[in-house]
Amino acid sequence: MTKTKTLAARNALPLNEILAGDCIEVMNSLPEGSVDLIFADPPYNLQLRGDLHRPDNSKVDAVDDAWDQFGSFAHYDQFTRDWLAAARRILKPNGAIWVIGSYHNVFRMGAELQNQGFWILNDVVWRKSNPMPNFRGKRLTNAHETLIWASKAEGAKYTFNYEALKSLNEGIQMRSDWVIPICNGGERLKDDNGDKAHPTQKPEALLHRLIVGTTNPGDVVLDPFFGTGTSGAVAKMLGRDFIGIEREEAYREVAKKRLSKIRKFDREALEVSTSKRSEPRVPFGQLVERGMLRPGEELFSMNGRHKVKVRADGTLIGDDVKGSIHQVGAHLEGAPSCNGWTYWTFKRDGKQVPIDLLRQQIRAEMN
Amino acid sequence: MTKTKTLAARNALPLNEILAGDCIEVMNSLPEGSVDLIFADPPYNLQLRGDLHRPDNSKVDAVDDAWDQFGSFAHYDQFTRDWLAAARRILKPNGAIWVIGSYHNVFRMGAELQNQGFWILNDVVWRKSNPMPNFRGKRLTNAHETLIWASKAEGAKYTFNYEALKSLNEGIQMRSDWVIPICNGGERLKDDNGDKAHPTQKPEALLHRLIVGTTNPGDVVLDPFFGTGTSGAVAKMLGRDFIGIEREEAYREVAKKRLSKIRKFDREALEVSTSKRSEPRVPFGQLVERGMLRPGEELFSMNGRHKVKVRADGTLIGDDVKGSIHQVGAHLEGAPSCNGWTYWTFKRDGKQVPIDLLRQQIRAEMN
DNA sequence: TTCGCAATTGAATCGTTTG
DNA sequence: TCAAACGATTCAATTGCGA
Repeated sequence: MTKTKTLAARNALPLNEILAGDCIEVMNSLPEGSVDLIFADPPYNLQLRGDLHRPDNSKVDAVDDAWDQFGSFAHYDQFTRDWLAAARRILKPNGAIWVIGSYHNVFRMGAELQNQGFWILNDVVWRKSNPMPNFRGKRLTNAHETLIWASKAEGAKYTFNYEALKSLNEGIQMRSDWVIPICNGGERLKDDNGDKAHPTQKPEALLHRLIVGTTNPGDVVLDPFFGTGTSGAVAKMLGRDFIGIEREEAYREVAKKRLSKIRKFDREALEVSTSKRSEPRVPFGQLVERGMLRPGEELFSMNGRHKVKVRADGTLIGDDVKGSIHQVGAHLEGAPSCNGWTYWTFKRDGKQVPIDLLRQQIRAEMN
Repeated sequence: MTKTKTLAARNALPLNEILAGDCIEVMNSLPEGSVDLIFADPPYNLQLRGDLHRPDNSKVDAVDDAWDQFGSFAHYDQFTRDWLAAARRILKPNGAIWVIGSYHNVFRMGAELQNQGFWILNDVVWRKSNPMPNFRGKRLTNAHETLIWASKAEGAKYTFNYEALKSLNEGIQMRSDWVIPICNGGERLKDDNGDKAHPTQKPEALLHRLIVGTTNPGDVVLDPFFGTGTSGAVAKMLGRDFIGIEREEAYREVAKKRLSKIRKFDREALEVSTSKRSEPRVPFGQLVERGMLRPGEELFSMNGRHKVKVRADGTLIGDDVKGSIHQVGAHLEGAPSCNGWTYWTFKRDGKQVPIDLLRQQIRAEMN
């Protein structure tokens, strides 16, 4: 594609607007090869069954909107094929796409990206620092979502601001797992009733990292499932142009109002999430999983008065007590609490070694 | 499936052996519905077309004139379909499967799992604490791999040792992102030249968590891509039976040697924390029958707001309601459900005592 | 005004046994 | 087979209220 053609296409683009309508139709009306980056957060097809209550009997506000309902995997696949094809057409040859999803839909999206010739560059895990727990204790806490970053084709050039991401990460190469809190507090948009304006608003910090890392100032970022416009808001702050497409009028209104308040380089709120760092918590169970202590191995209290055995799940078992290193220590000492890390020792080469030494080893590895 | 049939199937299984051959053929030779857990770490190099073939050794009819991306995916998909179908057949109705992969193949595996009727329970991110950096600085450091945990079908039961995993995580619900170092150091198996024996040996810590969390002692764990036998080694340590399938003789030899050195942990160490759900049910009426509570005695809600009387048949009666401890609690709180055991208290020596204490007494006597 | 505790909430495929 | 009854289960963060 020639430079002239690219510029012509860009001039025909409705920049920094929210377009109403079905994203496939709207994208098909835009000029081919005209967009630098597409960020897409499509419906996840959650397939929820009944209601879910928290242990305190309060009801979980589920994502049960009509836009997330699909009759079958076949229907969802057709939908995915169609919007991805439309997205690919309007992407510049050196453009790229980000999609986000959960295990309900992300495997189908990823496979279809590959089928259509997109070239996956990374999958990125958004690790939520404060996810919703699994209330019934039937599965693991769903603590992450997956993003896929892909170029338009194998061998295509793509924008990657390596140094910018490295500085965002305190001088260390940015990894494929990003720890970012979910969107709540003041950032979470509310409607007139004080309820959340959109059930799945994404945090600006996520978009910030992704736009800084994979676009340049002046680039065009298109979002076919605009919602409340997080991608547009962050693009605007960072001096990129945006195009939003959204079917629901209520969401468009919220996004419009939000965007009117955004100023370029107005991003104080974003700096917070990257700075804080504390000593990582190391569960005792990790020492067992990693083979530093064997299930069945004996631990001895620092004062030499007590002996217990380690179990495969990282609990201890003594003559009349079982539980965590802290619980068992407290029980044996008749104390209200006990720091198991400084209380227990194990034997190596005839010597008593505090288990805290093993925790320090793990922490050293983590840095 | 009847108990007898299950036992018969188990007896026909070659337990704790490494079977030579193509995993699809070997799996098809095993009895249907006989395995508790499958762990699969399949090859994902989409370019290695020669690695893939059908059970009957016929060549898949791919678009194979020139090297062609879609042809390669079609080929890989056929391979995935075949081995997953074979795996599904030998899985017990209440069995489960774990697969692991990277962005090259995991989306195709996940989609095919869903297509075959497996029901995804969680996707899990193995977050590597010491990944290989991206030397060229062209992408993000690939710092994780993805696992998928799925039951055989929607609604099927599956084994999940919630409390054990919670213990491993020092009392906090286990999340879907697991931070575990890559396999190196003494754990990494070397060949006679001192080179690594297998390119993608998985850490035992990963398998430890997964086997403790989703199987019980005595379960059968099958691995169709056994490699150097990490799954078998950890299964053996943890008192599970394993079945390994591996095509390459060199890997089988390494695994065999490795497994011969593994010893099972003490039985006591293999017992893990269990939830209340696994304890025997005690009807509330027993407390009355045994004279622990007298008919006519008053119970008070934990929050102190409600008072009811115990009747001789083990039901409660309040001002405008009667029924079981659970029904009355739920009604008085206007809640969808209520655990009466933790909701009601009685008075002894002027103190409020939870009725659950009496249940614990009865359960203690039962042991 | 500030501190502390209680209440609220978030993309969720979130039971099992008995009769 | 199906309905009814039993009864197990939450983490981090923010907001709001009362002292």
